Amino acid sequence: MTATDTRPADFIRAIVAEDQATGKWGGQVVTRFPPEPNGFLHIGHAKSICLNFGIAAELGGRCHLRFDDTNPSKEEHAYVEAIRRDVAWLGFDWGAHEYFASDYFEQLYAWAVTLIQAGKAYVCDLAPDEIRAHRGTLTEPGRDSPYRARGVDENLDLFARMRAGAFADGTRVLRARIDMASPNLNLRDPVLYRILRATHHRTGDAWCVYPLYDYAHPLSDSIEGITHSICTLEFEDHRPLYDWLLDALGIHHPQQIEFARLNLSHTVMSKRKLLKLVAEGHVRGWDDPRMPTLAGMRRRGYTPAAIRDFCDAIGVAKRDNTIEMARLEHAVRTDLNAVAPRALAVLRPLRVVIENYPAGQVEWLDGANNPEDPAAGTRRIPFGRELYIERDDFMLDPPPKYFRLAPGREVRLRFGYFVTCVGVETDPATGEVTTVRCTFDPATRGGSAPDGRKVKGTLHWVSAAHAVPAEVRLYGHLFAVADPEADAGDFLDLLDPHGLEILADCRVEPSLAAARPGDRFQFERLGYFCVDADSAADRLVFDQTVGLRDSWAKTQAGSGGV
RNA sequence: UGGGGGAUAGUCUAACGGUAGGACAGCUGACUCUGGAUCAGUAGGUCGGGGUUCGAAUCCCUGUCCCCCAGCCA
Repeated sequence: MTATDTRPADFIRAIVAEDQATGKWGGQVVTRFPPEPNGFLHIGHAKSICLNFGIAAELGGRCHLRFDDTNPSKEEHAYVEAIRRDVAWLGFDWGAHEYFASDYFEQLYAWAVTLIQAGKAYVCDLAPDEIRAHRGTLTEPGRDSPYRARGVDENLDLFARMRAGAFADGTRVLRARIDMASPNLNLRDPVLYRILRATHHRTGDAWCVYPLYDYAHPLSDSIEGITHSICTLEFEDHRPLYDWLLDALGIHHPQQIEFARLNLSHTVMSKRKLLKLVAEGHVRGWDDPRMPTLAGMRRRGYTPAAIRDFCDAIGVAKRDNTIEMARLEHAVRTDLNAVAPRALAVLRPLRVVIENYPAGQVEWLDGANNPEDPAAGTRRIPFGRELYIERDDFMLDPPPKYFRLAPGREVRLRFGYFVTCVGVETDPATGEVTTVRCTFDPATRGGSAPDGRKVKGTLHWVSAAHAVPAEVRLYGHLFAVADPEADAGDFLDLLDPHGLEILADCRVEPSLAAARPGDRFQFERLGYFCVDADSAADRLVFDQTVGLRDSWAKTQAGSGGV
C-alpha cells in the first residue's frame, strides 16, 4: 500500500478526511442531497448523489435526502416520488432521513423574526423592478432602499401581516440588511421572503410567504446538523451569504464546498431545457431512453452499477468539464458484458435456405448464456432449413477484409454449422437479394470443423420457423452536436434526427419470448438491449442500451465506406 | 476588467518543491465459435512570459483565456 492508495480520491474527500482527523465535527459526517422537486433527476444529479452518499458511507456518516421545496409555483408531488424512486434505484438508502424544507417553514419564519429583532432584516415595499434598479450593476454599487431604515417594531408588524395575507403578491419582501455597496451582488440586501399565493404540494394554502433558497438552504442544513454542504460552483458567490445568515443567527454552521457540475457531450443537463423537450413532445417523456434522466437511462437499460462506476471514474474537481458520452457507454458495456445473458436476434432479416438440410427437421443446439460467466449455463436454440441472418452480414460483391457471407464464402453460424453460400435469389424489379441459398457441412455441428479448417466470420441467426417477431428501437445521441449548449440559436434545432430508429420487423430467438420489461440482454454481435415498458406478451419491444464496439464499422468509416 | 472561480494529452483526472501518472477515446498487434471480450504495445500534455531554486505543473511576478453573478428561481 503506497501513499497514493490512501490519499483521498478528490479535494472534497480530502477536506472531509482532514476534518475527521482534526475532530472538527466531533467525528461526524453528515451530508445531504437537496433536489428541488420540479423535474426528474438526471446524470448530473447522479454525480452529486454518488458524492454525497458516497462520502457519508465511506466515513460512517449519513446522507439526508432533502426536498428543497420553497417555490410552490414550480414544484409537484409527482416529482418527489420520481426522485425517491431514482435515488433508491441508483442504490442509495437515506433511511429515516428524508426531509422537506417545507417542514421547516415555521422555524424559518421564527428565525426571520429573530433577524428583524436584531436589526438584520427589514420589510421592503419596493416593487421587483425597483429592487432591481436599486441593486446597481456589476460595476456600480447599489442604493439603499428607502425602507431600509424602518424600525424593528414596524418591520415586525409588517412581516406578521405579510404572513397573515394582508398584502398582495409581490408588493413586499423581507430583506437581509447587509451591504448595498458590496461587490458581491448576493450581499446587496438579498430578498429572504416573498409573498406568493400558490398552493404548496405539502403545506397547501397554509402560507402565503415563502423563503428563498438563499435563506432556506443554510438554515435547513443547520437544522439537520449537516457538516459538509456540498453544492455546485455557481453557488460559490452565495457562500458569503450562507455564512452571514448562520453567523447572524448563531446556529450550527456547516461548511459549504463547491464542485464543478457534470456536463455530458451530446446532451443537455439544464432542467429547463429537459422540461421543454418533455412538455413540447420532442421526446416521449422524462423517461424517454434518449434523455439523460435516470428514468430514461433506466428504461434504456443502463444499470445503477454502471452509473455509479461512471461517477466514480470521472472524478470531482472545480474546473468546468464535459465528459464524452463514450465514457458513459464504456461504463455500461463493462458492467453489462459481465452480467447480461446473450441472445441471438436479427434486426434486419435476410432469408437463408440451407439446401441440403432436411425440410421439417429441427435441431436444438446449445448456446452459452454468457461466455464471460460459465456459471450462467446454456440454453437451447432451434436450427432448421430456413433461417434469418442480418442483411449486413451478406454482400454480393464484398470489399476486402469483409469476413461475412458472400457467394462462394463459408462462414459459421453461431453455435450451429458452417454454411457456404451457393446462390441468391433477387427481386427482379429492384435487384435486391431476397434469399441467400447455402449448403451446410453436417460435420461442423456446434460450430467447429473436425478437419480443423477455420472460417473468418461467425454470424448470428434465428430459425425462421421458431423466431419471435419483435420491435427494436435503436438510439443515437439526443443531440447531433457534442455541445448543444454552445450554440446561440435554438437548441431544438440541434436535436439529432437519427436519435431514434424503430425497426418493426426484427426476429429474436424463441427463448426471448419470456422476457419481461426491464430484462437486459446482449444481442450477440450487436449490442445490449433492454425490454421496454411498451413490451407486451404478443409484441416484444426492445430498447438498445448501447452498441458493442464495432471494429468493422470503424474500418468502414475510416475507408469512407464501401 | 466589480466580485467570485478555473486553466495538466482529443476528453476527464492525478502528481501537495524531487522521474508528469491513470482512465476514456485513437492507433498497432496477439488471441478468439460475438470483427464482442481479453491481452500487449504505441502516440499524445503542464495557457504565455519572466523570476526564486540544485530542481517548478506545484512558489513569486506578469500577461492571456474560460466559467459564474445584476430572479421576489434553485
